[in-house]
Amino acid sequence: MVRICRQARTGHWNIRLSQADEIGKLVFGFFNEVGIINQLATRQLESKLPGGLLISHFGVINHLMRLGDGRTPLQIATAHQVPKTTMTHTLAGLKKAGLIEFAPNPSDARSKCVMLTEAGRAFHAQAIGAIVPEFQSLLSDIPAEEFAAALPFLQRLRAYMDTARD
Amino acid sequence: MVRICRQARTGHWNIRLSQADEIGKLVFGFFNEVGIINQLATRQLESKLPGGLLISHFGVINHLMRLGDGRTPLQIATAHQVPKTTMTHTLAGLKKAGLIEFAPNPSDARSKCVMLTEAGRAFHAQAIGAIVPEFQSLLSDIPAEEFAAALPFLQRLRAYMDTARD
DNA sequence: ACTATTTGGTTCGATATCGTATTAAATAAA
DNA sequence: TTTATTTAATACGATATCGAACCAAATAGT
Repeated sequence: MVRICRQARTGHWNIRLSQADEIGKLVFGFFNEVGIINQLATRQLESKLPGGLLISHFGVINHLMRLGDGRTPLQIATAHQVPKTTMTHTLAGLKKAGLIEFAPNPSDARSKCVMLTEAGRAFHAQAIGAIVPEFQSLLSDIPAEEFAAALPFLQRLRAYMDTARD
Repeated sequence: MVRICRQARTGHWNIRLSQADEIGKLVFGFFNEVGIINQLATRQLESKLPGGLLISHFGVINHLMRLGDGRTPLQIATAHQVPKTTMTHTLAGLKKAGLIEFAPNPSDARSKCVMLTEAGRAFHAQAIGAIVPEFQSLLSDIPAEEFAAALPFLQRLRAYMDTARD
């Protein structure tokens, strides 16, 4: 697909413009699809979340359920690739909703540990319960194998982009 | 991967819970990667955009460049899967930045046609010029073929999710 | 023709996101 | 030890997103 060709007159090696254009369209189209799928999935999920909470909230709760609570705000922020100031705000919302509590961080007085409350765990169960039927309906039309096949590339791409940002 | 099994006692066909759980994790992981890739790509692109404009702005300009201007706000909003009220706001920003103009819609007095200005086209060229090097660096680590291989599934998934939302 | 409903767009208010600047604790340097 | 730098978190302000309510034009129903 990537064709390098040599300009006869100058002797320089270049990507032919039309080819580069094609590739640009390809990568661009890829990220475009990713963006729209994300948009659609976000809306779909958010419409099922109890109590008018948003993906940002669910994301944090889900993170704490999967990896265990007691993490610091900064850890959660970097895991979700959002600025820490955004996480401060999201956590404030979760606290107000009674889904998390803060505990002092024994190893650093500046920091905190984010703890799930019982209501937080219940919220997670409820949200998962609401989402599972959506997944089942999705999987009845698009087989799980295809998701499994697509996943490794996304993981690799994510890992690359993650390290490449400076 | 999807294993349907029959309960000997009742005779009912069911997805075994552990399997369903695995599948949930799979689909969930998929959308999670999509979300983070989108996040990273957005940040990356946004940091390169001239004039402090955002993806939402670039998205509209790019849309008009690709498909031709003269589209209505609502058409653009649905194409981008955002509420029309969001598009009103985005278009106001673009107008204030001098990148678009509004023309009356000859076939509907309530509506408008969104037209690109010269500055709008220049902005697009400049943005593309800033993005292309990013793509090239990306493609030097992840070959274009892999993007090409991943794209069809994403397109199919998007199309499905698009029609399935009600 | 006349009313009812739908549709394109904006306004408004509530909340989210994020960059900049700030505070306080931790760590490094002297 | 004292000072300088880094680091965790927050405060604040500017802008984005989005739902509800609204208006006016278009279309449907009668």
